[in-house]
Amino acid sequence: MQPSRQPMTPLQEIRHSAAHMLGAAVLRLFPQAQLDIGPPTDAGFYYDFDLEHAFTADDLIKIEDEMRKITKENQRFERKEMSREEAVAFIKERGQVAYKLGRLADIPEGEAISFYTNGEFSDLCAGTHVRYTAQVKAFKLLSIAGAFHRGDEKNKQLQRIYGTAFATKDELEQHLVRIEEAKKRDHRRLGKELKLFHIDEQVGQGLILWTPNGAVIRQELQNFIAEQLFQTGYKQVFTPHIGNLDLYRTSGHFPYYKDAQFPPLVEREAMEMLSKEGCGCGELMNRLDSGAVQGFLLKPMNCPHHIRIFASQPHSYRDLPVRLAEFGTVYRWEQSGELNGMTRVRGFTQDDGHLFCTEDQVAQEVLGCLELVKVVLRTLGLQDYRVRVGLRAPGSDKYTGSNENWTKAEAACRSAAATLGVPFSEEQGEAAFYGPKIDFVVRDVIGREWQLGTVQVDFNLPERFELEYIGSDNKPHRPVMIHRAPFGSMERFVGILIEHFAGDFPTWLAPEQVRVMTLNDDMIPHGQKVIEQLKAVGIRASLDEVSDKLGAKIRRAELEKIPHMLVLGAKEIEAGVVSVRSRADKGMEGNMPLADFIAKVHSEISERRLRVPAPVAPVPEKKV
RNA sequence: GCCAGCAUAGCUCAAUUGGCAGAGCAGCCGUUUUGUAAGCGGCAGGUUGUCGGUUCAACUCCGUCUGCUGGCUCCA
Repeated sequence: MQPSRQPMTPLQEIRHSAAHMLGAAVLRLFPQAQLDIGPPTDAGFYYDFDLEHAFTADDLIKIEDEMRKITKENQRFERKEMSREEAVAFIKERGQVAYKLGRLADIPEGEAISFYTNGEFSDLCAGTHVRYTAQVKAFKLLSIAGAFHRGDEKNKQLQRIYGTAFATKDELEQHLVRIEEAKKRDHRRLGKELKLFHIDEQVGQGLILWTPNGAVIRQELQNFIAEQLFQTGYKQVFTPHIGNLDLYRTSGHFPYYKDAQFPPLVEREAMEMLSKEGCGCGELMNRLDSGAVQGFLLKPMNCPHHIRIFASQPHSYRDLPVRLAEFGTVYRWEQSGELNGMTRVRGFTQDDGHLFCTEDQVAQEVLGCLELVKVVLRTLGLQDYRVRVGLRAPGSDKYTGSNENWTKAEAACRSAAATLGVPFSEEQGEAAFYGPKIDFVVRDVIGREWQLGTVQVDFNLPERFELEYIGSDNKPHRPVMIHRAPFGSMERFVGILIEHFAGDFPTWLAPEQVRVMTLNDDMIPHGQKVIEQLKAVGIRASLDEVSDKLGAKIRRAELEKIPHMLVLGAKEIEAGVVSVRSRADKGMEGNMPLADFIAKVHSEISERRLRVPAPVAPVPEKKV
């Protein structure tokens, strides 16, 4: 039987075969290991094992050596089909009952049951594989990780060994170089080197401190969005960081979103009363749940606040759509192991917006939102993305609202996505608790995917909050809400941007845009005048006043990835020009009057021009 | 939260089998006045993440907590 899935590509066959060879090597060294599964992945392969002994880095080397032997042994991969009964007997005979019997039971009746054998190793497997183990020669084991059986945290945690494999050693080598390059672009590393942000143990896990350089980038991005909002009819609002628990009972965040939130803040008087009663924590939680005790919540989303702004005034159909926007900071309780630099944090600011419109306006408004996301991604050169329509998971109880509303909202998302001109996939279980979403999933340099921009259609919150507008028939009607955030969150977006640009930001985003340096200290006053002129037109510039050689000043500016450098020496001052050295834009270089340089940089900034991101080059080694 | 690993000066890293904790860069002081990626010299910088244990002796061995890394689970 060919599996009903996609047939494997030659590369997948190599990786899948490497996984089997990994399984075989582990069994040779650790015969008591219980095998789970070993599939190929986008970037390599893995195999999951259940074993008392915890694998070490040394084990990885030994296992890899054993795999090389298997390559040399040039074993043939042979497929054998058998009946379910035979398969059960075969698995028992091989002593692999812990997981393989369960995996066997997953194969539906009527579908072929097959084993693949190479050398002494046999594995329940639909296939397919390469013919001989000698074809798998360019591989490397990379890491050991824990992984829950069947991906369910209630199950036992197995040990997963990750590896990668390619058709040729060259390709493998290139892949390993790419991994190294990716590490150099890591936003956590660059964030430290370029002083963009700081995470402080004393402040708390997952809480970003935007240092001055990073703050400039964020501010520029926010200015950019604010311009777009002004053009597209949004009104800016501000709301506080907390809200009454009742607000979230109405919205459904409490309890639907409870696990993702910081625990409630309980009023002081209520706390005192409860402690007098000797009420324990469990009882406190019960009373919070029931509403018997009042409190506040650190807001996990901005929508309830915006809804109350909308509800604070009567609306005519003539007012719609009402578009409210805010850079709203929200707080979510992420498990400690999920935190990661700026891309996964516990407090973050969404470039949030909520549209209140009539049902007839939904399609057009969603389109406008999608257009905004596209403008944002295009302006920043983030072109490697896919679109995902997130739907309900069937049979789940983590959603609020009627079936009818969900069906309408899902249809709206689907048809809007279809007009995008970009391929999109529909994925069940990816919806928000109040409605389906259209997500823009951007792929970063290492191939990891990040959900950034999002647009969500919501019939449910207007109902829960009993929102209305007066229609042309002079009767109350229920508006529809659209939630949208083109960046998603400022933290995650900037984190991705740091890696995308390798810290080498386009001039409009660069914390420092121009570094001025003089040949010797006598010329510093002249340099200061140049700085004044640059600042007068809003260009972020500084003067390197250290008594160093020019080479040292240039090196400093290069390491700080400053887009443009101006060198001032006797010749330049004499001729009334500046000597320009630019990181990416060679067209800018040469000697020119300061006014010309200013005009050029000014247009580069105001057009938000992208520069070709420079490849991450190693810093030249110091000559000894 | 779970599995595994890691934690030495502001940063990047050293320190033989347990035996006085060291270097480069950054910083400060001095010197140098410099032409497109590092001029030279000096000084200072540490209860080796935390708390506890083993030992004559702990950066080193054991345990604890905190944080980080790679994954799993979960998500903007």
